[in-house]
Amino acid sequence: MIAELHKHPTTIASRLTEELTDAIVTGEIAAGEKISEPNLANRYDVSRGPLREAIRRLEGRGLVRHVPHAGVRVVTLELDEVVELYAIREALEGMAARLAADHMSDTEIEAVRELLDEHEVAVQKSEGREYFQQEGDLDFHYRIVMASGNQKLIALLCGELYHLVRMHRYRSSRTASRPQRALTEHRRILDAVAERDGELAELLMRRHLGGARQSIATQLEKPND
Amino acid sequence: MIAELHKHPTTIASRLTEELTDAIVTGEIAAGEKISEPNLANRYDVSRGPLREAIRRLEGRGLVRHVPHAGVRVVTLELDEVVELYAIREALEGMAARLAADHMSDTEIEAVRELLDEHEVAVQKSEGREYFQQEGDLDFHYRIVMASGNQKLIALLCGELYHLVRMHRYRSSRTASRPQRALTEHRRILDAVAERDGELAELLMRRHLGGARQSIATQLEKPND
DNA sequence: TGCCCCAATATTGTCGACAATAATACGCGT
DNA sequence: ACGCGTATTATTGTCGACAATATTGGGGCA
Repeated sequence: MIAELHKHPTTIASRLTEELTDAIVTGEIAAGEKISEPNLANRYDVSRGPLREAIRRLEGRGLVRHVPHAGVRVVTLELDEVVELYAIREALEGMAARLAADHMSDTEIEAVRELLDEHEVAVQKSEGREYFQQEGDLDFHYRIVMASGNQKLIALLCGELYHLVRMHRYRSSRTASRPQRALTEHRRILDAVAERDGELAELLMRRHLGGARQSIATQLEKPND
Repeated sequence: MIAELHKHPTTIASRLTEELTDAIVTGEIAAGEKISEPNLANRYDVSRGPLREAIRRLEGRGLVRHVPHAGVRVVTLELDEVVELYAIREALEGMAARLAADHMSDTEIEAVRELLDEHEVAVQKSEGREYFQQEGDLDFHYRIVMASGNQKLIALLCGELYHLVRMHRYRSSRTASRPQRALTEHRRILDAVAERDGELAELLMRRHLGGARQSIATQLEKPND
């Protein structure tokens, strides 16, 4: 009764895609690790056929790298790559924030405002230690992107890049992330959206992500051991 | 002796991925068409195994849409989706132009300048009818993106989104595309890059793509028959 | 002793057949 | 004659076995 409460009779390959995605994102399958098909096959108790198809999809999500006749390796996601990723987020989510200011409904804005309130109590509960990064629907950035109305943009940010972002979050959960400040910035962005000021929303979002990017870039300088 | 001059012994699935990508982009496999596995299997004279893997990759490139137990269909790429796509290009390639201004070497700049000269003669040869859209390395936008230095950005624009852009080009080869003007704008952008003025390069690139987007959006209003 | 070549092994790539699900067509009842 | 349920058919999903390629270990030669 763990899974399969969904009505649609899903396929093994689809299920595997999600399971493997999660396993990689959470580090259950270590970064840089070589994926052995026979190994994973009986680890997840499936045949190699569906497994290979799932891997091809992971390839499309940028979570693994494939070289013919040599196998696939989980991506490393070095810090400089994360910096690149955040630079892209800056451009794309900035755009999303601008669009959201036009498309987001009042009720949705209110819903996100309540979401941020919940985040507030979570932060205070953990005594400002970390902005407990919720995922998917519970993530502020996720909601903003979803409200942009641009389907291609949504697919890009929520489909592919998001997994890499999650992957980085899991690894550096304690470092950086000044939670109280991030929360404040989220509120400012939402305010701009509520005022239908797309330009400001974009500016604030870019600054928000730009700060995070620089914070990561700083870590990149100094060795962390 | 047609192919396989490359040293790396490529796999059937990889070859199929490229062949199918091209077939879809050029319209050889019509948009919206349902893909039958047995059909394609003996059409390309391969087994269903590699074919399915190739399809999964096409799925990742956003060229086909898959629903479990119902098969895959080639994407339709309606005009409003193209508009969305160009909005994304605006953000991403604008960023690429800005980065290229910092990273592009002088020799590479000169090479692109010569490329634009070749484009010029091609345009004049066709009497300004169309900017004969070259692909890959011969495409101006491609070169700018490649010079950005951001690997993730390159993968995104040259790997996935580019195929959709090509797909749209093939379908509307005659419409829009004021070639002389586009060429001039390309030159201006390159000039800004040569002067290491990233801000201006970004601005010009965004304006360049924004114009194209609005041109497409205009077509979207009026029925084209 | 060190290097290179070759054989043994393991892994990836490919294939054909079987099972499960969805679409289709036929026949029955009203 | 029309609608619905059922049987048929075709397509997708899955599996296990075989072939091809890369890796690893050992042995021979300089």
